[in-house]
Amino acid sequence: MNISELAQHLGVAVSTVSRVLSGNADKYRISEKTVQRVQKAAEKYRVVPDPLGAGLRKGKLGMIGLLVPDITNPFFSTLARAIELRFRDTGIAVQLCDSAEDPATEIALLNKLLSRRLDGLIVAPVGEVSDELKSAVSNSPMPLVVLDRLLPGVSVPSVSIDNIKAGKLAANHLIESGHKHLGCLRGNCRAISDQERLKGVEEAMREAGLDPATLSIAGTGYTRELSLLSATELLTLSPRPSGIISLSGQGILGILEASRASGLSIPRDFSVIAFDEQPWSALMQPPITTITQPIESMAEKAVFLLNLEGRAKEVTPEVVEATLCRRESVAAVN
Amino acid sequence: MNISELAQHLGVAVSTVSRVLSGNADKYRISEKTVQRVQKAAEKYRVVPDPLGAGLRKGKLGMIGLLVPDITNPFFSTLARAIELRFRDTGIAVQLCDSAEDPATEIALLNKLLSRRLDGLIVAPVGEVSDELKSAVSNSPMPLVVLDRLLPGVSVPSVSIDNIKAGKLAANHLIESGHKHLGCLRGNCRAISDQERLKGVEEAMREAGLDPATLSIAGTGYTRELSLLSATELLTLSPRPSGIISLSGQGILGILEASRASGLSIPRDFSVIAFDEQPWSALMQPPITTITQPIESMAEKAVFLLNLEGRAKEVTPEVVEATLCRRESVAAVN
DNA sequence: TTTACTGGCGCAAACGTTTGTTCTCTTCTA
DNA sequence: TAGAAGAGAACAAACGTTTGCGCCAGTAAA
Repeated sequence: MNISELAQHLGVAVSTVSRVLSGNADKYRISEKTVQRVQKAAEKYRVVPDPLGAGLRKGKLGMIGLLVPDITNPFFSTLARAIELRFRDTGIAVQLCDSAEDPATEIALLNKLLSRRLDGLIVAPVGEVSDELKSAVSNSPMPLVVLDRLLPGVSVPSVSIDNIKAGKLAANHLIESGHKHLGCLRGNCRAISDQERLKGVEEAMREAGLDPATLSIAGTGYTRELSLLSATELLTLSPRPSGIISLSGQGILGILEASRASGLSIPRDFSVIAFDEQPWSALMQPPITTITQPIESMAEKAVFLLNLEGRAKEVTPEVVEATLCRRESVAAVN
Repeated sequence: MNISELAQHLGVAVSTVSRVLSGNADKYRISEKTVQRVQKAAEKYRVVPDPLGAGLRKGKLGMIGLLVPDITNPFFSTLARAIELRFRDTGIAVQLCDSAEDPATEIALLNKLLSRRLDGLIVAPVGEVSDELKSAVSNSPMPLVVLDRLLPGVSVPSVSIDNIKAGKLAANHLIESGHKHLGCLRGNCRAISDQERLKGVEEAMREAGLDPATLSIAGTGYTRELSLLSATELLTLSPRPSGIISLSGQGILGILEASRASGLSIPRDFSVIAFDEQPWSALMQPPITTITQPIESMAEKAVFLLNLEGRAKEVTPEVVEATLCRRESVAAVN
């Protein structure tokens, strides 16, 4: 039953029912008695205004879009949950899309989302910037905020950590522990975040008087197979880097697998730091030292920037703080 | 620009543009020339029929709902991705909701989803059945399929593993390895799946001549803290169970943490099997033996049952096969 | 008793499609 | 040459809301 049928049943106008059910009763001076009558009936027959009709009329659907590169990655699933939670009370639904770390899929999904009548869009890009992506993002007809892996050269509200700083944080921890020969396992080398983390590592080395040219770098791609391959590459180098940084959250799994396959032991044979805290980080043998991103606060800021109340748009990138979580996967060397 | 503006711009009727853009050109005998002209212009001005208007008219929105208990759980995030992927080509979007393992939230979200004009709904329930949940599910105005944790007594298409059989599978592996004193860490003890897995374990014990009364059981709830607590409880029993089964995917993390805290070593001090394969299962020290659910095939069957083409509804529960993945967390005892 | 005001509610347009029906041309046949 | 047939496209109703405006009755002020 829809509200016009309900109105007919009650012998009142559709508009009256609409006003009552959307909470605008007093704004339009509907008598308390009528309000009660309508509410009772609406409850009884379980009638709720159809979001489609309302959406069409209001030009909004009460729904935002969330595009992530990989919902399977704990970082993004935690983020997704945090974001959805924040919208729950406001009655706004979240439509999730997963671009599977593929730029082409990303563009296609983004365009589809942009053509839907959403209230806003939160995009965590794959990280590879194309002109098409840039123009799609910057010409968005709806509020849009970019999360995590930023799009350089696009003026749009965003929130992420300072990846250079985070890279330095990781490198410095290794350097302070006495490591001189560092290695990096990259995730997606076309992503700015990855590049910046790497840059941070190199800067830290320079500042510590180490030659960035001695940094061993491997890896491209997030799949299990690729990271295993690249990690093996890194571990079979001679001399083997004594301190390794996984620039992505999944990379560490490849490193662990490769380490095991090579019969190496952490942190005896090498130390390791991984980006992104995972549920199992502390439970590995040894517990893994991580660079932790403040997911809750990222979600909060993203939602704030999305700015559904219509306040002025912030285009200053919002930066949140990454922290080092020290565990036993990093050992001091002489 | 919407299609009526485009129509005006081209000097044709809206209906003509609509028919061209929705691929019904020949069905309504639109001349090839007009088709070309409309398509060209639509492409040029990037005009796509508004899903809201279309949805309102057609009574469908081209979107299904997916309700999961915890998107942070790898099992569900993998499932979500698999499902979304299968709908991608058909142009159907997936709206994700996370009930956070909370029955009340689940009801609220379910009702909200049911009142939206969706093409279908896939529900992976928290597992606690209430009359309200039952009636909401069975009175669904749209195609609906239940996934994973079933709702007994509700006649609705469903897909899951045979949890009793899976429980037996786990228990038998331990029993065959010589374990006589078993323990179970439950997830949500009100969920049928949990109860059935437990029943399977007990049956296996009985069949092997073991007294089910000797089975040690602990645990309720999926949070980190709760599973740590319950796992500790299990491990400090005396005598300590020599073979432990985590009935839920997250439980194993609690067991590992408790084991570490108690200075115990797996599988020297006790053996362990966990439900649900996780990305890190094979990378733990020792690699964890798991009961693996065929996620891809569950997604496939769920989508098939959702049956958007309007074929007859299957109400026979679809059962898929769980498998044992043997690793080193189970050792043979004398 | 008239005028002015206001509380309470209904009317109808608009949002952007889709689709059954109707209208207008051509062109072909008798 | 008249009529029919059919191709091509326009018309208009419907989908279910929201919302500006206007109507009516009752009350208070003059």
